[in-house]
Order: sequence, then structure tokens, then C-alpha cells
Amino acid sequence: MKYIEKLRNSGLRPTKQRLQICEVLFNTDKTFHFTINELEQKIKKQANNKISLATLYNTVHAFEKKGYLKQIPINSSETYFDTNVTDHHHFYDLKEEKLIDLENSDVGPINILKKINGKKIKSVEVLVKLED
Amino acid sequence: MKYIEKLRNSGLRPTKQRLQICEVLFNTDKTFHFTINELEQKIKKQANNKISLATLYNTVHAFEKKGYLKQIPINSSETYFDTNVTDHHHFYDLKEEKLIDLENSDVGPINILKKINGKKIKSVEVLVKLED
DNA sequence: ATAGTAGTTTATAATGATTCTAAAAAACTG
DNA sequence: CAGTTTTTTAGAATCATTATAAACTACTAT
Ligand SMILES: [Mn+2]
Ligand SMILES: [Mn+2]
Ligand SMILES: [Zn+2]
Ligand SMILES: [Zn+2]
Repeated sequence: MKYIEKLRNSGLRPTKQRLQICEVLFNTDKTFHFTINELEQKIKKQANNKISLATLYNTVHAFEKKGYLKQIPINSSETYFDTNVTDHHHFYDLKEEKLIDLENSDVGPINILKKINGKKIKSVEVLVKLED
Repeated sequence: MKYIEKLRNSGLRPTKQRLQICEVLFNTDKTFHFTINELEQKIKKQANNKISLATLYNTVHAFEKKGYLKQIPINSSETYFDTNVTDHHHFYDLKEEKLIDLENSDVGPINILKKINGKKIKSVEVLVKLED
């Protein structure tokens, strides 16, 4: 299993559940966006078994802390996560409630001129809301 | 009262509660960011009386729909609103959990090149996360 | 003004995403 | 294997937000 090392190197024991979550999240060409509940559904189908919500929350937050997932800043009833952890931006289709990646070349470089004393910039994210 | 007209023009009856909320939100030189609970506190102090949470939620959402308030896309436990409804961007201080306005001149123009069929761009917002 | 009606406020309940708890299970270490 | 630590899990708790429905208020038409 290719995720055992990854988990061990992160100080996380490679449990059956975590490996399964890795498969669903990372064993794919395309990156994608998901909510915890969508992840739960996906695992039910794709792996044909169930992982408790508590574990899904725990694992997703652990992966986020390790930098394997990103949380997308958006006001929705559910939190969205992104398996694409590179710096990139998003469309948010308000009607469909769906996120779409924007390549950096679709937005161009953003140069923040203002500085706040004693603070470092951690991320710069653009959210483009779409309506019909 | 200068807000009676504004409310009537928006199809909202100028009630005591709404006028009070208008005073707190709009009768000031500086725009600001707030959560519903901060607004509740502010009204308790500034007006020395209480407006029910239900009314605060209703009114804030009504004002948002009319374009007098903006919701700020951010993942926080509480929803942030902004009395500055012009197009502008934000710093978010992760430690202090505080929002700071960025002028457009601090960010520069953002030109979204990608188009989605049948969708219009409603807003373009930059969120800059700050850490120590 | 008065009566009628449509809109508003409010306390309170319901909802639902997320977090907490604590006991059982699994992974590791020697 | 025995001992220890970490993880999983069901279920409870939390808490922001929304729904409910009864009392109240603002407006409209007589
Ligand atoms: Mn979270
Ligand atoms: Mn809201
Ligand atoms: Zn993305
Ligand atoms: Zn602002």
C-alpha cells in the first residue's frame, strides 16, 4: 500500500479506515472538492462499507493539519475541503452550490501591497461567485 | 429619522427594531465587520435594550438581500457580515479571528479570464489569511 | 379614527453540522 | 505475547442558525 508510508511519516498509524480514506481522496488523477457527508457517501459506495462520522471528521482534520487537504473559505451550511492543496482559486456556483477550480493563469498574479505588523501572509485565495 | 425612507423604499416597514439596527450598523463614519452575536451585544450596550435573536437574524438577512450588508466568505464558527458593501477584499487574522479591510488599491485589479457557460460573475473576493 | 389585513417580533422548539466522551478495538513496542 | 498508546465508534452534547406560531404593530381603506 502506497499510503502506509505517507501516514507513518506523518505520525499517523495506518489504520484500515485511514487507508480507505486515502484511497478515496488521493488515489485519483483529478483533485476534487468535498464535504464530510459527501465523503461518507463516496466511501459507502466505493468501498462498500462504513466509516463512522467521528472518524471522518478526525481524519479529515488530521489530514488538513498535515497539509494533505485544504479547507475552502466559503459560507455554506457544510464545510468544503479540497484535495488540491496547491495555491489556486475558485468559482462558486451559487445556484448549484458547486465549486470549480480556477487555474492561477485564469486569475493572474495577486500582489498584496498592504502589510500588517508582525503578521505573515499564509494564503491568498480568490472566490468568484457565479449566478445565472 | 433618516432610515425610515430607506426601509420603506426597500419594502420593509420601519419598525422600532429595524431603525435601531440601522442606527447601530449604518450611523457611523467607519464601516465594520460583525457577527450576529456581536451585533446583539452592541445593541444591548448602545441602545440599552434587547432585540430578539430571531429579529436580528431576520433583519440582517433582509438587509443582506437588499444589498445593505454583505456576507464575508470565511470558515469560522460564526458568520461574518460587513457594512462595507463596496467591492473590497479582506485580511483574516487567524489568531485573533479578526477581519481587516483591504482597499482595492492594496490588491490591484483582478481579471478573471475563465468563463463558465451561462453564468455571470456576481463577485470577486480575495481573502488573505494572516499568521504570526 | 376604526377595522381589517398584512407584515413583524418574539419566545421557544427544531435542525443539523460539528465536537465531545468514554469505552471497545486496533496498532505498536519490546 | 503483554503492556501501552492510539484510534475508532456510537451516542450525547454543543451551538449557530432556522422554523413555528402566537402576540403585536404598521399600514390601508373605509
Ligand atoms: Mn472543521
Ligand atoms: Mn445566514
Ligand atoms: Zn480547488
Ligand atoms: Zn470589509
